Amino acid sequence: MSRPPVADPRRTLTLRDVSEASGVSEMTVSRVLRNRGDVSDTTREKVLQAARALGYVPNKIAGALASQRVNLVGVIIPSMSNMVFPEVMTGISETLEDTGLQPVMGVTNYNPEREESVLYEMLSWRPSGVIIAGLEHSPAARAMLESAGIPIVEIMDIDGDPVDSAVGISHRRAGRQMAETIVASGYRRIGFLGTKMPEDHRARKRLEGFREGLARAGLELADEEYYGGGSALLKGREMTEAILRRTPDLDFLYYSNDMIGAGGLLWCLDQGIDVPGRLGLAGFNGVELLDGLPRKLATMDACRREIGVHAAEIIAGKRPSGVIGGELIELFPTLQPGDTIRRP
Amino acid sequence: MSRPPVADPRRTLTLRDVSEASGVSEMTVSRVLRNRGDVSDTTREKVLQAARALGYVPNKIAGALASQRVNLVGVIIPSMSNMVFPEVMTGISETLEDTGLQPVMGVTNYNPEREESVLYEMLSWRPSGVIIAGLEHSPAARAMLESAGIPIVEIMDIDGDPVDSAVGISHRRAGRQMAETIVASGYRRIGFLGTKMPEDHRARKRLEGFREGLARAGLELADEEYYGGGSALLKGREMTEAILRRTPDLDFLYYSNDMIGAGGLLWCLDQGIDVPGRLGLAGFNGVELLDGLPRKLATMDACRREIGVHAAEIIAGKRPSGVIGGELIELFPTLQPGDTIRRP
DNA sequence: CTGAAAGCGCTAACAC
DNA sequence: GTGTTAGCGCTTTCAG
Repeated sequence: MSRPPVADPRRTLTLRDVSEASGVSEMTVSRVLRNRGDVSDTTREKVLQAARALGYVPNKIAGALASQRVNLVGVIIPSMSNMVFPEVMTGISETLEDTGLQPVMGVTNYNPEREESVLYEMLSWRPSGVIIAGLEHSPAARAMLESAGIPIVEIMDIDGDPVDSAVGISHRRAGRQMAETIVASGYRRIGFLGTKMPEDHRARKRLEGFREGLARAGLELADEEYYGGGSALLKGREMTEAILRRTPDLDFLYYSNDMIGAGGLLWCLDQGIDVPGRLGLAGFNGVELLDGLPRKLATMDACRREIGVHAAEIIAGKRPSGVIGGELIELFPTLQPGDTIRRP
Repeated sequence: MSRPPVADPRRTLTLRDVSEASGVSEMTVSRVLRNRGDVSDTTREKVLQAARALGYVPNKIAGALASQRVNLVGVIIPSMSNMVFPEVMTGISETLEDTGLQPVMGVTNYNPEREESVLYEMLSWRPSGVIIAGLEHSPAARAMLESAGIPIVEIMDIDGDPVDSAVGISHRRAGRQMAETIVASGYRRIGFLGTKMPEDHRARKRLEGFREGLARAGLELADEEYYGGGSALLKGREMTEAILRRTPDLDFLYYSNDMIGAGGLLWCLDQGIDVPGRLGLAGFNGVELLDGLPRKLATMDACRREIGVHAAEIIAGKRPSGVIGGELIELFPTLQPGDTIRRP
């Protein structure tokens, strides 16, 4: 099919248009636009000028099909709204910046079916790699990851069996460590406050580790409280009130995340409760928000940025180790006791 | 070039593989996989079974090139970490859900050069539409948007000259309205606290509107304070302390966003300052976080989710109006006086 | 209902 | 340094 004699104004420009406008072959135009191979300065200028004048934007679809190369990295995360993933994304973006690779984000809302479809959609664009949160996936999703033939990095968590590479912390260990610290500080009647999210495996593992840590000291959780959606800060208040009403003699509250922990802290201060003397508090994540609170909530930093950086390095093949694939990087969160755990 | 006699295990599967495995022509396989046209149930089953067994994932690159159709919508936003865009994204995702379109996000960090390159990169994948925050773009970016030949929706702001469609609020009006409310409540010595971000045009317009509103009452800002990066909550505290130290007789503080406003509120309460009697406070955005604070900060809801919904409707062609392109949708934020503005 | 042929816009590989 | 040729894996179109 030959082109119509008069250009269709709605058609997007092609290499051929630039070729015709500059009087240079399509192939050479392509070379100039990709900075590939040797092209004389005269030709290069002619081409660039024509491309700019026309406002040509290359068609990556055609380019990718021809070259079998796609400069995209799929990033699949459960949520955007909890302050943890934005920082991971920052680490990824920064690291990918000078590699020519580009992150493309998909959000699953902690829904395995959605994860499956987001992954399918992404793989159908044949990205150069996939970074995906968590080690738990549906069998179909896992099969896709295994047979994708590209680097896969599972992030956030290392307690499990990675498909390929993994970068994260041990949430089980983090929970245990927090329990040990709390027990060592003399607290004995300990309550847990968390989310009703069966699919948040990292929160689950932290709680498991926490229970384990208590058990080693011959303790167990004295009470538990869970919540669904809504403002985490507000929920933290409400849950704290509820659990203390039910079990007034609790002397420590362990929150599954900093936002509800912050809500709890604000509530306790409102009530004039002596923190950390009468009641100790701790959260998880190390979010920046805590810096502005009247008192510093004890927490553990989840190494979010660092996780993003390492994951991107693996995909971009710039790991100093030189290892290709199958890397497992464990990071070690630091416990920040803040002002809400009494010194032993 | 003919294929090698033995399949390369690293090669990803093609339609032809499914065709051979099922004994059905590539064309019919393609029809089945896209639910297009009439295919007998027997054939359909054979094909689906073969595709599942092989773990075939269609190659959208080839599909897009052949069909000249890409089910992607580019979404370009300045930041992920300020609680405003996640909600816009939620509105977009929900609305696009049943349209077959998929959002692809790019982040500019309020940097016009970065916006330009993110946009270029996106357009090179020939998306079905672009949703982009703000009405201010570099000349090159604007030229790209104008000649892209696809629906463009500029969001968040309507004070300016849209390329195509726009959905948002008038930040100038919002600022003016807040000023009027404050003045009507009897405050006279008013300070402003904001960000050092010359590229945050919406914050700038709010401030302009705010000044305008004050001017109408014969007032002007008594003092101003600006900050760079860091924890917004903490900065809110520090700035509040700084501005009140410098100008102790201020009776109202207007913050450019809720996070620094929340920090300011917490600081004032720590100090035992009478809010809103001695000092009134207000922020902007209507973030959910405020619900958990000891007192409710006055704010204005920026209609974030709604903006996302309408923008996506425009791209997906499901506007009830039936209008195609060039739509301008103004939303009207509601002022929530909370507990930090005294009743007149 | 199914199949064959002809590209989509670009780049790898090779000639000149 | 530059041009030519032959696809990349799919879908459109048209013929059966």
